[in-house]
Amino acid sequence: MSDDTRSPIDPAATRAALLAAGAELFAEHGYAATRVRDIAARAGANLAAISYHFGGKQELYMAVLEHEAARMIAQHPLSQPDHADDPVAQLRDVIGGLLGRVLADDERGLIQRLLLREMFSPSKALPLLVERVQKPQFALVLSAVTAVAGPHVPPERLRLAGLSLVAQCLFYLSARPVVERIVPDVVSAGARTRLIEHLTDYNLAALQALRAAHAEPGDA
Amino acid sequence: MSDDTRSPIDPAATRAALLAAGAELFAEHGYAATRVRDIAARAGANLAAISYHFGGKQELYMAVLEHEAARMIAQHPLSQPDHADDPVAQLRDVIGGLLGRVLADDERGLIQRLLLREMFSPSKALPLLVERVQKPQFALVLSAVTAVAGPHVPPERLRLAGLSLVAQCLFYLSARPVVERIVPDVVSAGARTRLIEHLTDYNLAALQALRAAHAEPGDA
DNA sequence: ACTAGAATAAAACATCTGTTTAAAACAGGT
DNA sequence: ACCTGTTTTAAACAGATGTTTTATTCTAGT
Repeated sequence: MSDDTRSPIDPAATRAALLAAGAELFAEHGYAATRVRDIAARAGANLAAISYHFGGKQELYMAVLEHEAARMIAQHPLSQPDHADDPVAQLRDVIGGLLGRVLADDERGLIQRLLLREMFSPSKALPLLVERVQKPQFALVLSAVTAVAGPHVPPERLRLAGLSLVAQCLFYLSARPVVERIVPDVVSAGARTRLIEHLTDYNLAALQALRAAHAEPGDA
Repeated sequence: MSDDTRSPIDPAATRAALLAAGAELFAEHGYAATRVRDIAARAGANLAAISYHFGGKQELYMAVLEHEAARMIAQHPLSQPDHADDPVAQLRDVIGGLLGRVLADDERGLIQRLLLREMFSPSKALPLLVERVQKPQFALVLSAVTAVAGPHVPPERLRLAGLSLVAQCLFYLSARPVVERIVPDVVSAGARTRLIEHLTDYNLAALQALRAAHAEPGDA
């Protein structure tokens, strides 16, 4: 992984390698269980490079979070989809996108894993992450939910529905080892499609019921 | 917390105090970030007591997991509810029970927190916890889901629906700090009822739709 | 080519942390 | 009262870990 063969002296490259290695190890083991020696080793850098470039482990961790958040924003702009006319497709896209990010084994899942760890053991970086990553993500979810459930549902219910939707997607990130033990063959690559299908159907039905329950008298 | 004033020598009491203190600290900070000195201090015991009574930090951790799992099983038998005739009430009870355990600030939430940490950073204790805690819990959820959705829905769909339900309840455990930042006043004590209501309505609708989609030709 | 500053490498350092040791305090049996 | 095994205590230990230091290597400017 990362750059292992940086022949000439290139400060930017070591910095980047440290950020990448740190992201992977912090995401995998958490902050406390990650050793700076392992980060340096994986980055192909010297132990002192962490203190030199970032100041220390804590600062590297913060830099990793900021960097991963920024990269995710850059690579996945979370722009409003073009399905303004097809709420169902919009919902499916949101679910697929969320689940894709969450279940991705590559670097896309990194920020999600880091975020989940932050959720559970919040550091002072949590506010930043929420503001930069979670709020925009949730806004997108909320817009899809609103598109399906209709504008007559109270905002409070829409928010709760959005949380329910996010919960189901994120669940497979944190609970994957357990899910695999309880219900085999749900998160496997082959079952991915069925999972998205289920989540879409399940929440579509719930949202349509919500729409029906709050329909204006003169609605279709 | 725990026993702080154990005047005479009472091995069982120190053992219990260490288990209690360990449960709280492991649940709050995770295994790696918890120091045995802190556990001993909170338990009002000597540092060496951990090695003496359990063998070491790792063994104490395992003992904590086993103890908390056993206690939860003892205190919340998860017996089949008596609402065999009222599927909706059964669903509401399951949700309320799950959410109550998850959002409880007292010791009831301990095992859930420990479990969630295990989910995310599995140790060799995970299989035991899944077998003793998660599988029975999920069986109960599944029975409620089946009661509502009807027997004609394929088992695969029922399992996925059960996972969706569990996901929504557990979500508020791991994501609480974030949820509070994104959507204020959702997990507060006052909003607890509305949350249960939403989860019941939302999933009831989804499950009834599932039932309708798989209804036998001659069904009502 | 030389110098100055930046970056890297290896070692040393100080601290933290889980564990162990050895002695003391205690309880129960004789 | 004395002995024996158990439990508690304080201290010491050994290893790990984040950080710092010191020297070396590299790059760029002159």
